[in-house]
Amino acid sequence: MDQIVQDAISILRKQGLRVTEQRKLILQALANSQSPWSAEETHANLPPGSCDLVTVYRCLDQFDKAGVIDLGVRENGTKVYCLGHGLGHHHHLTCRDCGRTERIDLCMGEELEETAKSFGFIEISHIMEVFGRCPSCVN
Amino acid sequence: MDQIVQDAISILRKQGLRVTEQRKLILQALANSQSPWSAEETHANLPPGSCDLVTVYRCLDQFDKAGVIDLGVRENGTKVYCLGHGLGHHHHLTCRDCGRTERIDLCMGEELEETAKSFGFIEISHIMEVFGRCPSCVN
DNA sequence: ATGAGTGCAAATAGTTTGCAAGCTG
DNA sequence: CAGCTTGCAAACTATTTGCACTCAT
Repeated sequence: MDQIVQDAISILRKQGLRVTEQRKLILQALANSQSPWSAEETHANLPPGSCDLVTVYRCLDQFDKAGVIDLGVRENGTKVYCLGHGLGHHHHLTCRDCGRTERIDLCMGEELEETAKSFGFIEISHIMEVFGRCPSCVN
Repeated sequence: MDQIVQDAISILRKQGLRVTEQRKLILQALANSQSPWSAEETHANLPPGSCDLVTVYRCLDQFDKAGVIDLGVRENGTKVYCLGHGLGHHHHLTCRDCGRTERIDLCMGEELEETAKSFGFIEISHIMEVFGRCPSCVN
């Protein structure tokens, strides 16, 4: 099991959430992924029959609330999640055609937080996704 | 009819798209809005019986592709659209609880474009949405 | 007049909810 | 052993598609 999965698990425990076989599998699947995955994609990458799709939805939602995974959205509105790759907060560049993704380290989180606070808002979060057509799909 | 709607209409014409009564109404509704609207919300703000919801979906999609409106996404994945308020590209800060929105002028579009191009990607677009809880909802 | 655009009905995709049974702490 | 968690079925929401008819150009 990856270190990052271990870390995620202890955070869950600290928050009083229970650690089940399914949750470990889901976290490990995300840890193996090269790109953010939707609930369906995560489910497809779990050992067959090991966990119901509904459970994946519920767990991803809780993991997000617990702060152990990051939430993103595709251009079509599908929610996607990723375990920080052990590299903290970041964003992705996704190919519209083939779905290939690249990490992007640009982020204006701090400026956003400041601006939002100047409006009196609290509990700030943000979603940023970049889309384009990758070299292999340009043909 | 607002100037910004007139402008949008001529862009549509230039692209060979047809200008129908429904399209004018949809554009005017968005021009009146203070915040980005989903297809359902846009439809709800049209004169009763003037346009089918399906048509709203189709038009918003085309307007986005034609570049006359901007696409955003809510935290739950719902797509929202806005007519630039005559002020060009910008983003929004949305209250999770009451839906209130504020304009945010921060944007790193150019840096994103550059980074994406360095990966060989073209036709870059991005979605950025900021969420929080507004002062009135903090109680 | 011709093909883009529309309305209506029906299909989809993604996600959420209810409830009884199972497992973790 | 209490109650968080899961699985299964069913409901839901947002969005898309098929098709015949209408209207802008």
